Amino acid sequence: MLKNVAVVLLDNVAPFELGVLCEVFGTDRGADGFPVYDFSLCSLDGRPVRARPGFTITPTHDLSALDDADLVAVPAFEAGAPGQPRPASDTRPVEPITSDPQTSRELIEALQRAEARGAYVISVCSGAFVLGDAGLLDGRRCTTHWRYADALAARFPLAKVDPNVLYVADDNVMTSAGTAAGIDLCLHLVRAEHGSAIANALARRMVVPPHRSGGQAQFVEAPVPRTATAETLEPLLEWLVTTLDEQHTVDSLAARVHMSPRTFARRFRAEAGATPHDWLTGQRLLMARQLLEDTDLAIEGIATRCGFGNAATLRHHFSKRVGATPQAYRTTFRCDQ
DNA sequence: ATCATTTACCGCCATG
DNA sequence: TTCATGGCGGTAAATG
Repeated sequence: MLKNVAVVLLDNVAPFELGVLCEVFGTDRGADGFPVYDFSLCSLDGRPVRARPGFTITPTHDLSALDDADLVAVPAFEAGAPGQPRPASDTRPVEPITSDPQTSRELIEALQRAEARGAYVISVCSGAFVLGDAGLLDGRRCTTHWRYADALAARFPLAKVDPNVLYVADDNVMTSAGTAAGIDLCLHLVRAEHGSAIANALARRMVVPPHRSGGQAQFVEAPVPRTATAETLEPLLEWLVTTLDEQHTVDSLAARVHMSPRTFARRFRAEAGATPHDWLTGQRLLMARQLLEDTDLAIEGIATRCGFGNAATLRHHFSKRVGATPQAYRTTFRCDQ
């Protein structure tokens, strides 16, 4: 059970990324039925650190708090002197800093202990470099902000860096892309720990989209109208989520929007960030999770309602993407009213 | 778990 | 020339 959350604070911490962690895990919404966490902000020695824009943050703990944590989160730390914005004319590659003396031996060992005992260890943006310094990315799939992806791969050759996803969950080690993708990762975690209902409610509270899957591209190219009759697939997507129980094929969808299947598939990927079938499966699984939590429908019935031909197909995709069987998921998250 | 069949995906390339 | 299009075929994945 996720209860104790510790955030690592180093100098030059990026406030937005830190803020995401504070918002999700450090805000007490217990009065509204949300989970409440023991939340600690941990600097190396317990003394204040300077945030990237130059202001000072007073931590609540030192590194020793990491040893009690179920979740250790590392926000981003950016290069440059605090309070010195990077001039637009500076086109040199961005260098995240996380190496000595910031990433101390004590921090590295604390992260390793956390990972070893099965605690979640997550990073936002360039926080991935700290995880890398601790050796936690070796042999693992991971990601970071697209600007740092090359640098991360170069610095940690054993890490399998995927530069084009929002976040990656590899066992208990999770990494996310730039800034806002940290929200998606946190919601993913909340969803895994507490279920869809709470994750969706939290997303609503934070006024962000309830679910962006980790595999979604960091870039979703905006459809720039080149002709006067510019089309967007948005209406199609809206219609699709209301007809998930029906059978949809690339051909039928292409016909619906008057495109060739090839062009449709290409446009879909560019706009939605996933292939048509992948996207559909993702939406169907979201619906399945909801039904598993909210109803007592048999798995077979849920499969039918969500557009999976049969229960076997639902189980197949559910296990693969959610990491649990539908039945186990229901047992964990079905509200006992 | 395994298999045969269908479907989806994507690189390639010709077309307008 | 550049660009979106869309047909083709090999391969991967989904389906039942």
